[in-house]
Amino acid sequence: MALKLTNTLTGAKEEFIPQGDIVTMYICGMTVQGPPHVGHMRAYVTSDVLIRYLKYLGYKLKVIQNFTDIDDKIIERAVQEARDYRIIAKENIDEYFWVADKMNITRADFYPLATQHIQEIIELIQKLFDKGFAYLADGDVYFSVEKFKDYGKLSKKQLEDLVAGARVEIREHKKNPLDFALWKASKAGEPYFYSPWGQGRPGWHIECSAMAMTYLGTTIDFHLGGEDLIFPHHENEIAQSEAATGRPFVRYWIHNAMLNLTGEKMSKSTKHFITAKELLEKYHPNVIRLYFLKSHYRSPQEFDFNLLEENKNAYLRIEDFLSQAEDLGISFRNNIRKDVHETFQKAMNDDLNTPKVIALLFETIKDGFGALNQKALDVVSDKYNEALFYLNSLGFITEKQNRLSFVATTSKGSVEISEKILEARTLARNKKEYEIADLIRKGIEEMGYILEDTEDKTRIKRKG
RNA sequence: GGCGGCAUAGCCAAGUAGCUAAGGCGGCGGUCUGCAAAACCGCUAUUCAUGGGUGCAAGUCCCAUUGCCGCCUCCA
Repeated sequence: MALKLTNTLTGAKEEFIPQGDIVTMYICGMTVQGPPHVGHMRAYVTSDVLIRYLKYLGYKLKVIQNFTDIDDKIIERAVQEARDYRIIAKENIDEYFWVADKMNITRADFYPLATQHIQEIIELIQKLFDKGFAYLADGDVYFSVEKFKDYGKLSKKQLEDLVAGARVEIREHKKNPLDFALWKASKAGEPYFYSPWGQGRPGWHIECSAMAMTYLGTTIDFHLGGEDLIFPHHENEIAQSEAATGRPFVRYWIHNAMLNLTGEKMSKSTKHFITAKELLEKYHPNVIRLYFLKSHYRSPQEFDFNLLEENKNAYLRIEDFLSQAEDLGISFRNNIRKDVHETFQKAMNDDLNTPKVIALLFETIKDGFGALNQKALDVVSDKYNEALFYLNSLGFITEKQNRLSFVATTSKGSVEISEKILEARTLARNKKEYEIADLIRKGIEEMGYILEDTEDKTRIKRKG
C-alpha cells in the first residue's frame, strides 16, 4: 500500500517515491498585493493535509513557502495609497499568518521573501544569459521560450496554440509574444533593485525558481499550488529552472482546484472574493476545514454560506459526541486499532481522499453514540479515540477549550451563566413548575446557550 | 478559437468494471423524554446529463451530443 498522488506533469496518479531522506516541498505562496481570501485557505488547507499525512507516514520534510512581496499589483497599490510597498506587503503577510494559525495550518520551515533574494535571482538570470536562454531588450530581460524545447509540458500547451490565442501583453521588443520577463526595468518613481542590467525588479516567476532551488536544491520532490498557477507561472518556473540547471525541477506537481463564488472563480483581480478573515469571524476553523475536506482537493468547489451552515450542523454533532464521552471520564489514549490505521491509509493513499475519511469519521461518531445509548463504555472509549485520531490526522483543532460549543463550567454550573439562574431552574423542575423552568431555558437560549436535560444532569452548550 | 476538466438523490459529495450506489445536511415516521433538545431506529437515487458502442458484466472504458467550469492576462 503506497501513497498515490495525481501529478499534473504526467496527468496520472503516481506512487510517491522520495528521492532522498528528506522530502522537499515548495508551496507556492501568496503574492501579497491583498489579504488572503477563502480560495487561499483552500489551497493551504490542502497543503497542510498533505504535510500532515507525509509526517504520519514517517517522512522527514523540509517545507518552504514563499511570499512574493514585489510585483506590478503591489506597486500599483502603493502608488494609489501613497504608501511604501513594503508596508502593504507586511500587512498582508501578517494577515496571512493570523489566518493560517487560526486555521491550524502547519507552519513551513521557512517563508522566504522575493525581495530578500535579489542576489540569488540575479545569479539565476545570469546563468540563463550564459546558456543563451535570456536576452536584454530596453532594460528588460526576457526568457526566450522557443529556446526551451519542453516549453508547455506541464500545461500541455503547444507554442503555436498559445500564439493563436494571443492574449499576451504586446511588447514590440519581445522576440516572441510568449517570452516572459525575468527582470523588469523600473519606471520613474517605482521601487528598484540594482542589477547588471540596470535598476529594476524581478519578473513574476523567477523568484520562485530562485528560492526553491536555494533552499531545496535543483530537483525538489513536491511543488504545490492552485491550478490557476499551472500556466503560465509553473510552466515558466520549469523553463527557467531546467534551462539553468539542465536537471528536472520538480518531481511531483500537485495542484488544487478552484473555489468558486456564485459560479465564478474567487479572484483578487476581479474583487470577487470573501476574505479569509471575514469567514473566520463568522465560522469556527473546524467548520471551515470540514467544508473543504468534504470535497476532494482536485474538484472545483462552490462557496456558499448555506454550505457552511450545513457543515456547522454536521460538525456540532462531532463535538457533541466528544464532550458526552468526556463527561463520562473517557480520555484520549492513542491506542488506535491497526485496522483503523489501515482503513485511514487506504483512503488517504488514494490521492488524499479526505471525503472518504470524513465518511469514516461520521460512521465512527454514529457507532459512538450507539454505544453511549447502550452504556457500553469500552466501545465509547474506542470510538472516542478513533474519532480523535481522524480529526487530529486531518488537522482539526481538538482541544476542549477551543471547541465551538465549549462553555467553561464550574462545579455548580457555568462561568458564563449565573449559577443562581441554573439552580433556580433545577429547583423549579424539581417542584414540577415546568412553566418557570421552560421560561428560564428560553431566556438562556436567547443569551446564546442551549440547555439539554439528561437523566442525571443538565448539559450546557454554546449555540453554534 | 485552442487546451484541459466536470456532469451521481431536495442540497453537498465519495465511487476509476463485478455482492443490496459511501458519508453529511435537510425532510418524513417512530423510540426515549414533564416538555424541549440531543441521540437511536426506519424511510428519503430500480438509478448515475442524453444517445450510441465495447465487455459475461459499465456512474466506472470508447465515440458523439448537450450543459457547466478552469486555463490561454494578474491570480491559490
